[in-house]
Amino acid sequence: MDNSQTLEMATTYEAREIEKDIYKFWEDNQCFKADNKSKKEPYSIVIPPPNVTGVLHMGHALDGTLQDILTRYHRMCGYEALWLPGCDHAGIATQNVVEKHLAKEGKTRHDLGREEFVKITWEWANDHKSRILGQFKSLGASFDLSRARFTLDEGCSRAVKKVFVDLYNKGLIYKGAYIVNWCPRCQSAISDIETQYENEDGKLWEISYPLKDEMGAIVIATTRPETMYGDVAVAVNPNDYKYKDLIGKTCVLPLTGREIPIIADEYVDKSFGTGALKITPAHDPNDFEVGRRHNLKSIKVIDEMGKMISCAEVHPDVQGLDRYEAREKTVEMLKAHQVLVRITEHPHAVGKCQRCNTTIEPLLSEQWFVKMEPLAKAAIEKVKDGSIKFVPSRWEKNYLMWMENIRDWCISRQLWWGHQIPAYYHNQTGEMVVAEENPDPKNYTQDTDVLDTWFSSGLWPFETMGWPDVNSDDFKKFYPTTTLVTGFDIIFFWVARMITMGLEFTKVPPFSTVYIHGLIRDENGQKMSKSKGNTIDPVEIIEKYGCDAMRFTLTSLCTYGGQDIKLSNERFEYGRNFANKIWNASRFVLMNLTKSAKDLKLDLNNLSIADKWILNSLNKVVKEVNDNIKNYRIGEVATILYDFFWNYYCDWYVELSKIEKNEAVLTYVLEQSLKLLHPIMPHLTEKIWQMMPVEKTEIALMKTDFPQFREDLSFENDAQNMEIVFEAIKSLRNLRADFNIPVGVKMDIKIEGNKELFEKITPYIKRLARVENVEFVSENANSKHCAFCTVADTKIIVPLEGLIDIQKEIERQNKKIQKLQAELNSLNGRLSNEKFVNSAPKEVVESTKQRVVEVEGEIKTIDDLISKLS
RNA sequence: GGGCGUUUAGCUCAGUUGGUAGAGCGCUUCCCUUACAAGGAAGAUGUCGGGAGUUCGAGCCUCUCAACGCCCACCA
Repeated sequence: MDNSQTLEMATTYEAREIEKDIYKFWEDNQCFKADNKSKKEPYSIVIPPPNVTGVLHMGHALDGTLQDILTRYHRMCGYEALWLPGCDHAGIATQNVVEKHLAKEGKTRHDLGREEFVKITWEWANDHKSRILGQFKSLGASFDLSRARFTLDEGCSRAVKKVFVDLYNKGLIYKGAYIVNWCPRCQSAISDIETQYENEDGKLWEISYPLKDEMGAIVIATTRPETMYGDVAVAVNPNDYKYKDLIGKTCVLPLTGREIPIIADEYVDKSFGTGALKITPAHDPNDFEVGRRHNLKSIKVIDEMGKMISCAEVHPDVQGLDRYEAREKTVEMLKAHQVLVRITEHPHAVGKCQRCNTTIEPLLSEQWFVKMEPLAKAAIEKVKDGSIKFVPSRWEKNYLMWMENIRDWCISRQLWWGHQIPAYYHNQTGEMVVAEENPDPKNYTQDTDVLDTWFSSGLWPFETMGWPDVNSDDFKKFYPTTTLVTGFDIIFFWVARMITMGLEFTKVPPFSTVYIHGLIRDENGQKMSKSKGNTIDPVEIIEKYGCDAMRFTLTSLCTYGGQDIKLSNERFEYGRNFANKIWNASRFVLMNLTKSAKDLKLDLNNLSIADKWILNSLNKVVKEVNDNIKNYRIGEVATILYDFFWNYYCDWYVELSKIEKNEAVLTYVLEQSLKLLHPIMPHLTEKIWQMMPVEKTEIALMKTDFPQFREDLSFENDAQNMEIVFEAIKSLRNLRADFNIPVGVKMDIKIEGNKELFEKITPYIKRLARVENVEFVSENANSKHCAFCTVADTKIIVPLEGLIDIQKEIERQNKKIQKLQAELNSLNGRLSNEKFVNSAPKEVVESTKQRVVEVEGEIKTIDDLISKLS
């Protein structure tokens, strides 16, 4: 890197200019490459693979930043750190995108045929793979691209086949006809968790089904009258006296005249609707169950397109109609036949397809399922026994509740894009073989369905490490992974499946910690989405504010509880301003250094109290930062570093260095700060470090050691004395502001009290509070026309002959006394309470007493001075 | 119907074993003091959602009420 520009640093931090070449520098020097032969302890993270056709959004930016912080931190702490990147083939999502594209040309996937469509989608995926990972690179992501994987690549496909076949052979995968959530638009089954329920203003239609061979009728209630053609019974509760006599009788379906029995089943709720329920096993999961219990057949009346089937059971006038048109038409006909008893408004939850928001049609269909209950056992156990820890822990409960009520997972999808199910059917006999390879391609045809995307994502932590080759170097070195970082929205979809599959196939948890962060929302707390137009584009933010600024802002907003983050553009000013501050402080230091790297060694025998104070503060910060990262309090880390760098280093130490500077300390603290900040703000810190004249044993800051607490840099006593300096300075500045004394006017002060200490610290006070002369005076010095402040046990007297308003100064001091008095009252209140003295910890009682003495002293000092003033 | 979360300064939010409250932005006053106006100095603002309880002491623990949000659940 070019060091010649040190003295030409711009006065404002131009993020784009500064950040642009750094990533390439790291890549060129293989800084992100993880070595599976290393002796170092491993630390590994697998990325939650973004959808291959997706675009980087703020959620990725947050998730990626956190993973990068953890990776960079552990790398600097001496671990062999691997952050493994990759993409998800995202079955439905990607297929939808490509089909939409085709639709623009007026084509459907069927026009192309499966083979051609898959080929096109592969091209599409390959084009986009580099785009999304490239966008992650613009975040500064220190992942190892040489290990980038794709859920549909050869290795993953091998893993998927093996897992499928194994589970099948163990009896944990089965095929059968069940009610599934069918998306008529995607033309596929989807799983229960891909179905999202939305409240809609529906209607409840009450329809009279006449009894056969006698007068009377039974009135049922339904929200979907079009399904009545598929009714095979009417069910009532066996304890419902209203219908007692009807059980076992037969009623007649209006419009079509088909006869169906009236049965009794506990499932029916007497109090809902009319208490009589029509049973349509082919189009309702509960009815399906009732049907099974009573050995009823199923009549499918709606097809996979969401249209009414042309069959004997469906009224000819609605055959071929869309399900909603059929609903209207059916209602119309029922009205005409005078069997529509009542229509009431009925808001209810309707299932929607997660991907396209189309209303789900529950449909009887032949699908593949994973039997989850046996698999869930270990997954529950390993979380309960702490082998897998959620941070924050409350998500554990959420996970366990879901796992303990797990239902079988429908894994087949009627799509073309994905892992084709490794089941083969004999062309003549139809005999089915489940195997990793087609036993005889001439005579066997592969199942046309593909697997749910989450099936392969569920194997992600080990399929990317070489599994099923358990002897591969990566698998041995980096599996199981250490931390998984993700949002709570995919705990069920992804985290739960990875744990389940990981335990089943590798016998160990795929990671030990699941770090769950909040979701990014807009400034009104709404989910960001392109359709709402409320998204904030990370790429634009990076352009405008800089990558490190964005990372810093996002990090600072990550609270320990993992609250959702409300974002607006302006919030990134926080990070930008901080980046600018770091830049300028560094600029100052670099401009003022006269010594060369060799001479910038810390000499602990040659330190002023200011040096000791900053080193002591830094040391404390180092400890806090390490502790907080280890405990996933990453937002806290940002706050601590911001506070230290700005309010300690810049506001005081750098200012003090203008009077008297210790270049070694100035440089040391800056370098350490850069290291501490590096995981959060990698570009800026790397750039500055490259320009610093410090001895470098590594090519990059990112490869150096992370700061650790040093016993020899603790200087608590000197640090406290320095705090007194700051207090004195603040008091004098305060006084200046209160009396409108211009900064240009130098003050003379008199000091009464601890002479030794104040002689030591006077030079600092003189400079930073713009004091000309300091005179030490004895007790009871004349203080007419003086303003004053008190610091510790010492009075600072400022003679302001003719300048001050005595009355105003008295008021000012009285205000201080009021504050002190309030505190004193509270302290005394506690101390006079016997119970407090007896039951509170000794230290607390002791420090309370001590504080009383201090406060009393201060009040007395001020009182004395007031009495002299008046 | 269950479960979870939130309610603290005008706004957005911190606040880890309970010891009378903090940040950023905004606001007021002053300052372009040669690192930084994306800056510096000083300042104002809070019965910590309501109520009750435990405790010497509660923003923090318990109970309860209220508002908002999220997740799960088969009410046709």
